[in-house]
Amino acid sequence: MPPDGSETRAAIVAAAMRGFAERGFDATSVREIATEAGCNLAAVSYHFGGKEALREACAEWIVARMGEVLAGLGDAPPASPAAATEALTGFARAVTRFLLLAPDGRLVAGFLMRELSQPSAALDAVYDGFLAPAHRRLCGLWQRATGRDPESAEVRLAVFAAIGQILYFHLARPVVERRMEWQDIGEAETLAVAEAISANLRARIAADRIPADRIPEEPGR
Amino acid sequence: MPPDGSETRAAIVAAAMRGFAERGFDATSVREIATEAGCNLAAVSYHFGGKEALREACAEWIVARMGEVLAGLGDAPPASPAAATEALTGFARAVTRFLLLAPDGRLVAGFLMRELSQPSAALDAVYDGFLAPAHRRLCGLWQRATGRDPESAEVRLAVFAAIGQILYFHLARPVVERRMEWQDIGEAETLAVAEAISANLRARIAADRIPADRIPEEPGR
DNA sequence: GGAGTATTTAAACGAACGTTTGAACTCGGG
DNA sequence: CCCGAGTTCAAACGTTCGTTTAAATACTCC
Repeated sequence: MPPDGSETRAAIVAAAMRGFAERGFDATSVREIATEAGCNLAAVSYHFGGKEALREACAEWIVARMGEVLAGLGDAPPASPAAATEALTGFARAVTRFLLLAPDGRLVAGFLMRELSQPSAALDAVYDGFLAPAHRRLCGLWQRATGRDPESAEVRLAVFAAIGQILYFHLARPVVERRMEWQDIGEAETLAVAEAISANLRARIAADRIPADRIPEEPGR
Repeated sequence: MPPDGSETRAAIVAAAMRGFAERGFDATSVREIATEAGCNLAAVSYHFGGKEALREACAEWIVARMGEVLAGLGDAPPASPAAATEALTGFARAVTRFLLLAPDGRLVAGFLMRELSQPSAALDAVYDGFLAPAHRRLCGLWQRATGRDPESAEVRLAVFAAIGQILYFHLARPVVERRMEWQDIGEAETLAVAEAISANLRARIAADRIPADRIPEEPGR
C-alpha cells in the first residue's frame, strides 16, 4: 500500500470538527486546522479539495457518528403507551447527556448549531442522514405514547420543541451557567437539566394522551 | 450645530445588526456595513473605534429595544395562579411572534444566538440589561402560577427550557421548514409554533402546581 | 533495486480583511 | 467672513486568509 493518507484525513476532520464546533467555520483558519492535525497546510486542499469540502466531510463524520449513537439506543417498538413515554424521556435524557457531556456530543451539537445559523450543503447531508430520520423516529414514539397521528403538525412541532430545549442548553451554556450560578455544566448539572427537560416531556405527553378506547383505528387494518 | 453624526451612527448600527444577525460577526465585513449604511468605510472606526466596539453598540441597541418591548407587555402582577398561567402563555406567544415574525425581533434573535455561540463583552451587556431581568420576571410569574420558589433550580431551568424552545425555532428555521414542509415561517406557521410552545408550557405548569392550601407560608409575613 | 504513484512539504500568490492617514468638506459662532 | 471643531472621504497600510505550485519524500510493485 502507498503511504496511507487516511490517518491524515481523520486527523484533519477531527481538528476541523473541534475548530468549527467551538469557534465556527469562518473563525477557524485552514492553517489552524493543519497545525492541530499535525500536518501541512496544503494537506487540506490535497485531501479534501478545499475548506468548504472539509465542512461537508465533517457533516459526513457526524452522520456516521450519530448513526452509531442512535443504534446504541435500540429500536424495539415499546409495547405500551407507558413504555413509549418511558422510552421518550429516556431518549431525552440520553441525548441531553450526550450533547452536553460527551466530547463527541459537544462537537456534534456545536457544529450543528453553527450550521443551522449558516446553512450550507453540509446541513443538507446532516439533515437527510441524521436529523430527519431521528425526528421521524421520535414522532413514532410520540404516537405510541399518546395515540396521536405521528405525522400531524402538532406532533412534529412538539418533537422539535423537545429537541430544541436540549440544544438550547448547549447553545446558551454561558448564560445558563451565569444565571444558575454554576461554574460548569458537569455531571450533576447535566442531570438537573435532563430532569427539567424530561419533566416537560412527561407533562406534555400526559396532556396530549388520547384515552386508549378513543384511539382512532389505523387506516388499512 | 455641527453636522450631526447621530444619523450615521444609527444607520451603521442598523446595518451592522442586519449583517451580524443574518450572516454573523466574522462573515460581515466593515466595508459591507458601511455600504449598507450609505457611509464611508472609515466612518465605522471614526464613530465607534472599531468593529468590536460596534458589536457592543449593537448589544446596547438590543437592550434598549427589548426594554421597550418588555415595557409594552405590562407588569401588573397577576391576581391568581390561573391569571399567572395565562400571563405566562400569553408572554410566550408574544415573544414567539416577536422573535419569529417582527423584523426587529428576528434581528435580536439572530444576534443573540450568534453571540451565545461566540461570547464577547457584548453578551455581558445583553445579559445584564435584558436576559437576566426578563428571566427573573418569568420566574416570578412561574411562582404565581405554581406556588414554587421562583429562584429554585427547577423553576429557573423550566423557564430556560421554555425560552429555549422559542429561540430554537428561530435558529432551526431551515430544518423546521423542511420537516414541516413549510415554504416559509409566516403568520400561520408562527401561530402553530406559538401554540405548540404554549401547550408545553401549560402542561408543565399544571403538572408543577402546588394546591393552594399547601403553598408554604412566605417567610417574613 | 529502480520505476512510478501517493503523499508531504516549503514557498509564494492574489484577494479580502480591519485599521489608519491626511486632506476635503460642512457647519455654527466670533 | 472666516476660523475651527466635527464629520466625511479616497487611498493606502500591514496582516491574514484560502489556494496553488513545484520540489522532496515514502512506499508498493515489477
